[in-house]
Amino acid sequence: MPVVRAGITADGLVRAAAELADESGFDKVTVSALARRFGVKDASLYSHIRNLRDLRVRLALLASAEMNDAIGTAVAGRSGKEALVAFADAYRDYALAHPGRYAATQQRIDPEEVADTAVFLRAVELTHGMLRGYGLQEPDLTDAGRLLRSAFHGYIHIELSGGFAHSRPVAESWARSLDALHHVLENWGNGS
Amino acid sequence: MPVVRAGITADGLVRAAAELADESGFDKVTVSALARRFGVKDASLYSHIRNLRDLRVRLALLASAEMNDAIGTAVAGRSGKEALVAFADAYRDYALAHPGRYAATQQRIDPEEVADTAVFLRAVELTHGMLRGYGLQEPDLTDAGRLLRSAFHGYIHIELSGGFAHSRPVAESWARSLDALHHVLENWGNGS
DNA sequence: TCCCCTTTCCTAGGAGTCCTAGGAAGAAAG
DNA sequence: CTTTCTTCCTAGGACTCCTAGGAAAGGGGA
Repeated sequence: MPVVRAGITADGLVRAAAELADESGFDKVTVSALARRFGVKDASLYSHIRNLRDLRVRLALLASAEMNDAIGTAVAGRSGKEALVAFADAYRDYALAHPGRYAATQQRIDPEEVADTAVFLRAVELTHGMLRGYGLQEPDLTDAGRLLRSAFHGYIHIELSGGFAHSRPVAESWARSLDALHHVLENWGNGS
Repeated sequence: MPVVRAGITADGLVRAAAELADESGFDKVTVSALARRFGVKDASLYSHIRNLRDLRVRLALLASAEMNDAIGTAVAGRSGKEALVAFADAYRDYALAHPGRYAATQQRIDPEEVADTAVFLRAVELTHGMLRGYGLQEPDLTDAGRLLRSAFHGYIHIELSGGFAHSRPVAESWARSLDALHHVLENWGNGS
């Protein structure tokens, strides 16, 4: 029978893993499932990736880069509340459109493994760029950044896991929360 | 040889699973690992639990109940900012002390499976009780509640996964974030 | 053109996981 | 003591990750 190479590359595997993650969930990203998708035995993939962990880290980096791009585009040319809302909406829209990829970005990864990757630095840069418009100084910058990251991530994480059971539309609470966060950033220094 | 019953009960399994989760991580809570811990074959556990999913749901309910108790005790007799801080600190302290149990509480569970359990209702009650002091009406109550849950959960989730790399002490950012959230709650109605 | 060498994919197999089926022995009830 | 219920067992299937070692495709050089 016609034995043909499947033409697998590491990048191709990661892209396929990303699709698989969004379709079936991040925890369904498995070596066997990926091999099935390429019509190949699972042992064959180990020429391209070191192991499952390696694959998932690559997936996280891919997703983070995509997310950075989406956020970077959204905030370009905006400042103040416009930038905050653009940032937040780009963040949420990406996560809702790509739940599996988003889950990949928040898996526990050895900090040293990504601490000084371009992707990580750009994420920090984007956040600080957006906050700069509010005139915050350290350590307020770090504190406010942490609160924002927490609120964004927590909101999406709960939303994706079906935790917002109330009938109130999730998007409206989101918009209202962004108003509140904007207010917080404007008054970060003043009074309690 | 002396064949002795291991004296396993469903509750005992769940408690052991909780310890295992806090020691080794929620994803290490496995039927085999639990069986090993009891010196028993894994097939033997299926007399007490339906399957792994069942075990994890029970673990989530245990952890949620414990957390509710901790929060309930903390907010008792307090109101306003005192209640907010007591609630938040109890939440965070529990999660940091019991990371595996906490992870169990935020796994994806079929909403119908817990929607009207006493545990779930009490959690809602505690949150709304704490917010009532700020004089919020629906839908602000829901919106503010969602923002708070998001911020708390997001903060702890990122902290537990080592996501706060900056040298600024995490506890100080937390305290500062609570100040900000209190401010947000006090001014929820007024202006943007 | 022919041969070799690198890469890609294979088979084989070990170890670990979840879970079911059916059996034996302890514990409790009659 | 006998019967019944419960607990734990062995056996085994299906799926997972991963390693070792082999075969064949495709490209480079003589």
